[in-house]
Amino acid sequence: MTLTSPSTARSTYAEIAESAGVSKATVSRVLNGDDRVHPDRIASVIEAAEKLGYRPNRAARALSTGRTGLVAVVIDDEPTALSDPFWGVVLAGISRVFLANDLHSLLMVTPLGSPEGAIAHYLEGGEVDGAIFLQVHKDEVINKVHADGLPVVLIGRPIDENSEIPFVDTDNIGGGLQATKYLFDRGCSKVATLTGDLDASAGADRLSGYKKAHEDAGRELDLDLIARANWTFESAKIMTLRLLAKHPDIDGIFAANDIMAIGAIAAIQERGRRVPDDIAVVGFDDSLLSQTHRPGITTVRQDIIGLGAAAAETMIALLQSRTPEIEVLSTEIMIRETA
Amino acid sequence: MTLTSPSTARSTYAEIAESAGVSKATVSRVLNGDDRVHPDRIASVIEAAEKLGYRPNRAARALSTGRTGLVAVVIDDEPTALSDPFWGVVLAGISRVFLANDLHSLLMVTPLGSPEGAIAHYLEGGEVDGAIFLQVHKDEVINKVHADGLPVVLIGRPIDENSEIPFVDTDNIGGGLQATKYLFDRGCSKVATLTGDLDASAGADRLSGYKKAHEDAGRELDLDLIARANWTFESAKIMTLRLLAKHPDIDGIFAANDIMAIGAIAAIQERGRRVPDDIAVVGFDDSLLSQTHRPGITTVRQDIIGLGAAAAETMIALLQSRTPEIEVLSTEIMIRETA
DNA sequence: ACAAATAACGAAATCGGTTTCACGGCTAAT
DNA sequence: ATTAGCCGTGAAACCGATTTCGTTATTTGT
Repeated sequence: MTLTSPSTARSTYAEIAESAGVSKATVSRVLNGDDRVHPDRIASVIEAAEKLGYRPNRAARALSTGRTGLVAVVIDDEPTALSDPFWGVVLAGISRVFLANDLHSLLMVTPLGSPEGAIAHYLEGGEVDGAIFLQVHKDEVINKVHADGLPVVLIGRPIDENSEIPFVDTDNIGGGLQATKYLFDRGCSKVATLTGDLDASAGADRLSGYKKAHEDAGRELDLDLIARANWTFESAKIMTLRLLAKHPDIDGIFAANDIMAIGAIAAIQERGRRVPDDIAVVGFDDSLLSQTHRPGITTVRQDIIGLGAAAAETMIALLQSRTPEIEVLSTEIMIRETA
Repeated sequence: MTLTSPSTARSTYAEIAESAGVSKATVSRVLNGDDRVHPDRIASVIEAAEKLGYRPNRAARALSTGRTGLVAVVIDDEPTALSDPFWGVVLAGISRVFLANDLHSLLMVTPLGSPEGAIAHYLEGGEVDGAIFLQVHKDEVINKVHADGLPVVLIGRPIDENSEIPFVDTDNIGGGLQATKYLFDRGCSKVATLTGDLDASAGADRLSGYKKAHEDAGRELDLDLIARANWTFESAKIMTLRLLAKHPDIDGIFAANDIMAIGAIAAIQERGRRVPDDIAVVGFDDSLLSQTHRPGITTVRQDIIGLGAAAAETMIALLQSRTPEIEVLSTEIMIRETA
């Protein structure tokens, strides 16, 4: 199997050294910002480098330093995960920050189920300097990688409370609080919630926010108003129908994502009730759905680009041996028509 | 700035060579499948390599061969592009194929507007073996990279008809044909269409399919039924209201994507007409929206994972100096409730 | 004014593979 | 029985940047 390679001419340290009349060592010092070089030489080296249009050879540097400048971005390869527009935006956030820091993101879409397949490639392979994990349920893989000393950052709070792995996350508790409080402020007296998967921290946290809003407002929490759904339209619709049957006086619903909000609305309308007049509905995500749906869905917006950027920043901190701060990004409520 | 690196111990050719009692050169030959080595030695080298848990060092190989094993996947960094779930799935398709071929995708989300910024990084940098472009409008950048000899693959047919750059695409013409023909077969006598941006090949092609369906059916094409929208909910809704005002007898609409189908439905319902009883609507994309929307949207499904995979295969062909076949993937109609 | 410390810089080794080249041992051709 | 040719193999050069180590030149300290 013969492979072609691009034909672009590249210049090297050797050429710069010759052109500037110094040694390769000095070129390296100048180009890496080592200040123990005479100013005159610094100038001539930089001039020579620019004249020759020098571009560093990543492979050579990687071989020499042991660092590749690459960070793996790992997404669990399951059909549902990939079609979520969320990840694309996260990737953009990561990519922007990395590009500005001379790092690159190696995208790995891989089934995390099998510990061997995925891990072998980057950890034992040592092909990357670190790894950012998206869409996490399989802790084993991540813990193994982390234990092996590879810098790891998670997007989304890990379920395991005493995990030491740094992460970035949206303030889902704050978001749930915001949504529920908004419904209270709007005059709702009986607010139910449709939860997501409670094994995912996002699901659990949004519910915590809902609970906290009751606490803050001094309202009693009725566990019967907490309907466990699983992020999907169907589950939300079914649970809402059930809620309405048992509690006809519900006048507000906080759904833990926009799709479920739409499911809830479908159920409400099916029962001949009006949104928001009879029952107000708040979603979560500020997705395209929430914007295009009629009526427009009032929802909690999270800064997804910022989430990716924060993950990248955290990774950079790790690579520089700084202890990163755990970043939790705040949310914003987008008021549309359903509440 | 001090950087840490993973601590994992790695074995090298030198160690394998010593363990197997041969030279590094022979190790290289065996591990690269050069058959001019005595079978006995092949066996002992392989055994030694396995015993030592050998993993190749990508940087060293890249330095030596000039090939990095990395392919850039470039997405134009504009807010709308990123939130389209389409790209995430394409990326998955690419990633799967690459992973199986010992290649990696370097994700670059970057504004293609400025020719300098993005290009400098991979072409002049020579950091990648090739580039796959998504979401293309800026041909200049791509042409420059291509002209410089870097293998390039496009996802989506380039607007420039006589471009020589290999691409993969969904059969948008076929899809438009399929959708329109389905409406005809269903008994619609007056079918309008909402186009996307006609400067994008997907928009133009889906319209061509609509036209071709008329031709095939021997029906006269009424240009007045072609409403130029721009992929968005709002534009579709406005254009549909206009269509309905001028042509109250329209009984079918082919929207070039699902969001516009939803916009059309909103307009139709606002005018007190029913879907699909009065007017049938077909969308395009089989997006999550089309599945969760009520009524469920009949739509044209494209094989997005397959599109990514095809792009990856095409890139691999280029890297091996084979002339790739232009791949155009067929579509499938998903029948739901709106038609 | 002289030993000791410091600054500036180059030669050479190094990272881990790949590849060229030369050499000894055989086989085939003359 | 020579000569030419092919095999299998290892020594060494090479890819391009980094880094150690040592040398010379210049300060600093007393």
